[in-house]
Amino acid sequence: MADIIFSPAAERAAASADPESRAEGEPIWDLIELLFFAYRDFVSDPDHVLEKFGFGRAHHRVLHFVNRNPGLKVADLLETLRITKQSLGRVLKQLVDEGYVVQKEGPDDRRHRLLFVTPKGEQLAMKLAGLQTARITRALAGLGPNAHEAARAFLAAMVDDESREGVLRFIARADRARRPR
Amino acid sequence: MADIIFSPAAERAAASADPESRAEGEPIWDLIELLFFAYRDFVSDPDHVLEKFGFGRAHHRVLHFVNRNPGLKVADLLETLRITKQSLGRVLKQLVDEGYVVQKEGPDDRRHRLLFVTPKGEQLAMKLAGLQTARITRALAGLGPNAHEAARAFLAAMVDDESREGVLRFIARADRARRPR
DNA sequence: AGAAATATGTCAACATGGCTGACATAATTT
DNA sequence: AAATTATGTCAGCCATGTTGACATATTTCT
Repeated sequence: MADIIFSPAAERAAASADPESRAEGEPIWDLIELLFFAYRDFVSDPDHVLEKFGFGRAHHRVLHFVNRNPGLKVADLLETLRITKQSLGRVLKQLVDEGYVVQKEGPDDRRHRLLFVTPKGEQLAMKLAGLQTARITRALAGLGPNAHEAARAFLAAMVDDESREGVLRFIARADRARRPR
Repeated sequence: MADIIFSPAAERAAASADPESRAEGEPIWDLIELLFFAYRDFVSDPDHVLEKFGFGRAHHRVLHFVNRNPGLKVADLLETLRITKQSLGRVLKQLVDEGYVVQKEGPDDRRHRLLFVTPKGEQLAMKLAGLQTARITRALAGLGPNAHEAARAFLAAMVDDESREGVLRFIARADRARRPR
């Protein structure tokens, strides 16, 4: 890094664009901060829509995972979201009362309450997913052909080792569950 | 993707790994969900440490950006975090009272309160950044040689168009600010 | 010089969404 | 019959976001 730099663009690039330039033990500032900024904007699109419905992020997460995995058990949802049943109960009750989610008795074990979105619930869930998809599509459009795979590989690798397997299984299982609608 | 698949791993991959298999208008479920799970785990490492100090995520964010950009003005920090001055005030006051951050009068404009981390503050900020860096390093280690650049490009593209320029400038500027220590 | 604008801080009140602890009910398993 | 499991609910606490109003010091504008 003893190069003499002339253009502002080159200076900017040199400051952070080359990961090899990072000193041993120096934090990876660019990805740490980009994760913060990217996530901040990623969740902001749904937030604006949810506000009009009187819902918050917590409702979005519940609606999303129920939509993606129809028949999900309450216990599984709790584990996925890593929140307590009291926290879930608060938002789930609202979603049920307002007709976005229904609960059915489990066919094998009648203690289970299987969760399903109503048509109204699916509509909202898909609208929110559409907003996030639009952002992702815009992002990928400006990148190379392998950008989707690269992003998926990076994000999957960022998940806890103990959770990764389950997360990937969840995604794959949900794809199968939703496909034949 | 008409291949006949035998192994469970390949089957799993086929369920969601090929973006070309996504129907037109179908949400990009994998990245939507991986962003959720990756971010959830990404912030959990610092959370555990912060708890011992009686701090939360809000303190972390403030400490992080002050550490990264010594002499930051309060107004700039507010814009970066996109929170109100009242929300910032609450956590900033604690960080100042407990000796992690100091405020100095601006040399040119004495209304400004320039923010700096103390040695104690820097130590904590670097510890937290180290945890996040360890996770990122582990993630990148299992991927190809361009994984860092690919991740950066994707995350930067996910940021709002209006914010992206500023975010990248912030990262580059902060790198310069911290380099000659 | 005086007025207006700016940067920051602070008080009070409220909303969201986490948490713990305690307890209730119904169904299943032992 | 007893123990365990799945779920729900009440009450209260905490962290962190919000709005609105107002105070102070400083700078800028006229």
